[in-house]
Amino acid sequence: MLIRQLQSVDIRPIPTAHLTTTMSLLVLNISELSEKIISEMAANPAMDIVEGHFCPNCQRPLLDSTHCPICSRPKDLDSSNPIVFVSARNDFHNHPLESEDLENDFEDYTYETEDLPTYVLKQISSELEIEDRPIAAHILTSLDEDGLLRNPLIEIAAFYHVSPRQVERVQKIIQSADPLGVGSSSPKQALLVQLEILSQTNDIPPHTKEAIAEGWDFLTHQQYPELSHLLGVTITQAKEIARFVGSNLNPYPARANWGDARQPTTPYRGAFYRPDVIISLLNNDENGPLVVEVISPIDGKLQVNPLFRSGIKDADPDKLEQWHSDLERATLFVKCLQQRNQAIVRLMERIVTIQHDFILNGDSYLQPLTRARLAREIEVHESTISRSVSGKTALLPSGKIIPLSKFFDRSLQVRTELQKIIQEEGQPLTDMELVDLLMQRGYKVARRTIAKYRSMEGIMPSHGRKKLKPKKLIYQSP
DNA sequence: CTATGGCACGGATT
DNA sequence: AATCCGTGCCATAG
Repeated sequence: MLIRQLQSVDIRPIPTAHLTTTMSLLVLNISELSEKIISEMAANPAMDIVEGHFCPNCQRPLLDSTHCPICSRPKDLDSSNPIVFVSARNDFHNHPLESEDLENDFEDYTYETEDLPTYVLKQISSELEIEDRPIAAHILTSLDEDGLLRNPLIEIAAFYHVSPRQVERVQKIIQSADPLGVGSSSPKQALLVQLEILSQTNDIPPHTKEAIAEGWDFLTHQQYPELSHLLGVTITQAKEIARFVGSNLNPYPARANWGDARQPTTPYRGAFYRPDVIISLLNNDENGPLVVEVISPIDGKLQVNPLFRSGIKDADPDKLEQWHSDLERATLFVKCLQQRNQAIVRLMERIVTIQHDFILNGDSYLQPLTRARLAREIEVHESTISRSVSGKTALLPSGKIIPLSKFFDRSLQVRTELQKIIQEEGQPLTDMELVDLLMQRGYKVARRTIAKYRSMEGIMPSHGRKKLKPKKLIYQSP
């Protein structure tokens, strides 16, 4: 229902790429594919969805016939063989996996499983006047991947022929919704909103608001002397403010629960909040096999409508040509979809086997892996891998949603090692010293690179780290 | 003078 | 062919 609403006012045009080969479906992530299928269904009468059914045993929704891949698994569990299959589980928080513990966890990140706009809209819908709804929907669908609104309010106001004042009011309502500060026009504004709310229940360092509002540049550049001067407080106090902001506020609301603060340079591709694949542990058993579900955007199996196919011989001669092309198109589309799913399944089988430890134990266990190597191993073209990976996300057993590209991150190991060293450092270490320490641990990196990694991880330079608790700072220099 | 960040180059990856 | 990433050089902040 709400999704409908959003779609009806979404101003972002759906890219009208022509369906030529299977590749054009492979690049799409789950949200995009979902839209694609909907529009294809609407345009082509030969398309048909047969309802999936549920496994009588575990209630898992199934696409392909009778046998649930989990229930029908061999009794002797082999943890090195993941179970990979296409699943229709769109609303998987309603179908918690095997254990009850997991169910609780699911509560926490339910909102990650639907797209951000929908999640926010649900919260605020009761506060909205009817006439505000299109505006709210417009704002929410225009958010960038950080959860910020880059379009000027004026434009939106002009678009709907309302006063900027009114748009602003809607924005305020949105900002107070759960990823606090979502829909703000800038990181700065997001912080101010969060601060405002936080100050109602917590003590905050004095002058924090002024620091953000007026000393923004100083704050983001860690120019504490200047900041302290501006606010008329001591340098220590200025640092305290920075620390407070860094560890309690989040300039990019949408990144709240992401596995990684950085966003790969993927253009906005719809919702990042719905994973394309879900990786979980069977029965939550750490030694059990991994269950990998490649999510299908529809809860049924797409097919060519058999009635249409058989009815074609009785077709009105005028329309025969049209019917034929519909039929052909539908057949192609179904085939493409199958190939897409199959490609991702094969890819995931391999990835999950290689990165098993990473999935269970975290960043430092990531194996070096390139798309090229994977392409050789499963004997597909490199570009197939690229397309399958790009713009897609996976939900890990830990509850984090990561981009699939993280499985191919070349420097993640070093960066986590770096983090560890800095966490445990007594005195702040300079980049040069860090180079040596990493060298001892078998990582060869240049001094300059350390600096890059630090800023990626949001770690301050050595002088900025003095005696401050090494908490992850979120903002980066602009 | 030392540590760090910016710019840009070249090789690797996609 | 386009993009990403590590690195060297140099300016500048501390």
